[in-house]
Formats: sequence, C-alpha cells, structure tokens
Amino acid sequence: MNYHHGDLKNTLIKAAISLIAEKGPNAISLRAVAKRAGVSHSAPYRHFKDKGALLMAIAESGFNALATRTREASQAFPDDPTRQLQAASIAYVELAVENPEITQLMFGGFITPDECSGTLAEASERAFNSLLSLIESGKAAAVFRDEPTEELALAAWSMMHGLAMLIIGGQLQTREGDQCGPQQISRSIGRFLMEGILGKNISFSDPGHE
Amino acid sequence: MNYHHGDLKNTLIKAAISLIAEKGPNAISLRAVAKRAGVSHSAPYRHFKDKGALLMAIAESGFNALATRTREASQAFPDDPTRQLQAASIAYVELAVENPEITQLMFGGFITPDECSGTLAEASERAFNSLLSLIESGKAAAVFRDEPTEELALAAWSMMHGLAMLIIGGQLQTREGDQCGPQQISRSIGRFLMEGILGKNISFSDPGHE
DNA sequence: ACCTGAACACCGTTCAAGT
DNA sequence: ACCTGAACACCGTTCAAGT
Repeated sequence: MNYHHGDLKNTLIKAAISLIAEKGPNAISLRAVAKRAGVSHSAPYRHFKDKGALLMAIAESGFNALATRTREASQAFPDDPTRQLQAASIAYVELAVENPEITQLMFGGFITPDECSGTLAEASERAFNSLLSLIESGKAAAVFRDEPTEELALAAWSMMHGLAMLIIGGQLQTREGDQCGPQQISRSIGRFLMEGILGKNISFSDPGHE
Repeated sequence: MNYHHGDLKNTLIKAAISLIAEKGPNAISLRAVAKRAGVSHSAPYRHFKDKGALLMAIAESGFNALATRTREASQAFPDDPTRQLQAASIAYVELAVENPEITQLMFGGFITPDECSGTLAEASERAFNSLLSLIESGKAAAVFRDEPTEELALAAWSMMHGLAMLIIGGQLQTREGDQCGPQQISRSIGRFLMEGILGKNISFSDPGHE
C-alpha cells in the first residue's frame, strides 16, 4: 500500500473526531479509527503511544479552539468588560453545545491526569488566563467588584461551564423548551452572574465556618 | 454453585460501584463486575438487559442521593432561603467531589438519552423541583429577586454544577491550592451568585439580540 | 522510517444446556 | 427461575516481518 500522504497522524485525528461525533467518546475504538483512516489497526501506534494519547491530542485541540473562540468573541467589545465577559460566555457555551462529544471528552473524565501531556494543561491555562485578564481590566475600570480576581473568574467560568454541561447532558431538555438556544439561556443566566439573585434591599452576610 | 443470596441484582450494583470508584467509569467491564460478584460473566443478563442498564441503575441511585443530601442540607435552615441555598450548594459540590467517578457517570455522557428509564429522569426532576421550591419561597419572602424561578434556579444549579465538574476534572488543581476544600470554594463562589460580580454603582443592561 | 498481519488477552452479548 | 460455559465478533496492544 501507499505511504499515506506523509501525515497519517493528522488523518487519524480527523477520523477520530468524526467517529466521536457519530458514536460518542466512549464508544470509539482505535481499530475503527484506523479503518476509517485506511490503515491497519496497528499503524496508529507509530504516531500515538496509546489510544489515550490520541484522545488527549483531540482534547488539546478542543481546549485551543475554546481559548481562541472566547478570546475572539471578547475582542469584539473593546473597553466594555461586561460585554466582553458576556460575549466570551456565550461563545463558550455555544462551542461546547456545537461539539458536545468533544466537550465531554475534554471534561467528562475520559482523560486521566496521569500524563496530562503538559501542552494540554498549557492550552487550558491559556483560556483561563485570558479570562483572568478580562476580569482584571474590568476591576481596574471599577466595573467589576474589588474582589480576588481568581474568585470572580471562577464564578463566571463555573456558571457557564455548568450550563454547558447540563445542556449537553440533556438535563435541561424538559425544563427549558426548544425555543431558546444556548445564546438566550446563557444571556439570561449571565444577568444573575452580573447582578446576583438577591433582591435589591437584601445584603448577603456569609455565615462562614459557623 | 449456590444461588447467591437471592438478590444478585444488588450485589452486582455494589460490585460495579466499587469497581467504578477504583478504575473510573469508562474502564469498567461487565465481566469484571460479574467476577467480583462471584458469578459467571453471563449471569448479569438475568437482571440487567445491558451493560448500560447497570450503569443507569447506578446513576439513578446517584441522583437520588443528590436529591436527598441537598434537601436535608437545606432543611437545616428553616425560614432562611439564602442559607438554605448555600447549604444545598455546598452539599451538592461536596457529594460530587466525594464520588467523582459516579458524578462523571451521571453527567459525563456515558448514558445516552435513548432509554433514560423514566425513573432516572424522575430522580433528577425531584432534585430540581426542591431547588425550585426553595427559590420560590425565597421570592415570596422578597429575599430573591422577582425574576422567573426557572432562570434563578438554573443560574444557581449551573454555577455549582460547573464548579463541581471543574474540581472533579482536575481543572482547578494548579489554580486553587489544596488548602481550600469544596466547602470553601463553593462558599466564596456562592457570594457572587448572591450579589453578582458587578461593582455597586454599575447596572447591567443586557444588549439583547444586538 | 513506516506499515502489515498474526497473535494474545480481554471485552459485550447470545444461547443451548444444566439444576 | 436462575445460573453456567461455549461461542461469536469485537477490542487494545505487541512484535516479528515486510518495503
């Protein structure tokens, strides 16, 4: 047989992505990926140490896409931190909902932290750092509260990540009608991230450790 | 061999839970579960249609535990909706972090919505309904804002669910030190759910659909 | 350097057969 | 009614062998 283009590695990744999109991340088999790529079942081992290494490469590209999309979305609103955050939030949820299986691969526990490959953690770090600087500039402009940046960022990240995972997991199917997509939901939820859920005259005192 | 107590079904579930806790939800094999339960590899098929049916039974018990724990936690603070919500939030995140693999089984996309077994959706529904009534009573007491109950509840659920999934997924390992456990994190995050992240003099105008 | 094919131990599922 | 054991098609991984 011919030597397959030169980069079987990339062909395998693309074949794996299409298979994951079809059958879910847990139903994927390395042999099926190889067959779709047009090579024998042992050929992938020249390019990936493991089945897990292939999955990690795909997850890594997913984190990169997430970092790129959210950064681009926020850049559409210079000097407006709240809209930057809103745009990044919507982009995050949208991308996750558009690629549910890959998002599950990234966050669903398929990848053990054994050998997180450095570059994967790096990509994830990059996405979080851009969120941190977004919050930071908002604090400097006195738009966001003067609280620890990591906490503010984690609150925002948690809410949008949770929303995305719930949508993907099908947990909202009966509760929210089909009429409102991820944009609408993340927008309506995002209001409460901005302003909180407490009534205007209520102030929140944290009871702390009892 | 002897006829195995009478309820192999329950023995299988317990064996599966212990195996999932050891090796993760994707690495579980029905044959290994049967072996740990002390029966042949085909015995489980008398009690579960599928490998998936076993996993669904486990996920269902997980949803029931979540519903029970959050309800009990909130009942510790009668007539104080904010502390009820805070207690339920902490309980949610704690239970998830205590059983990471089962939580991933419940929410990570291992269960296809093909045959969600009714009873599973019911258990999930029950947990959400207690959150709804919690929010509702808080609105009646003018503690929470007069906004759609479903939206307020989804905001709270999303934030705590996202936090739990990020912790479980190992995404916060380098960012938050080990010194603060799930209680502390969900408490600090919960403040922003209550009060929002905007500065006191900023009001949030949703630009809507452009 | 890159790929193949046989081989091994494992898996999910089914089904005739045993008690 | 409940369980076993053989059987089938599949899987991940390895390794000698081919070009």
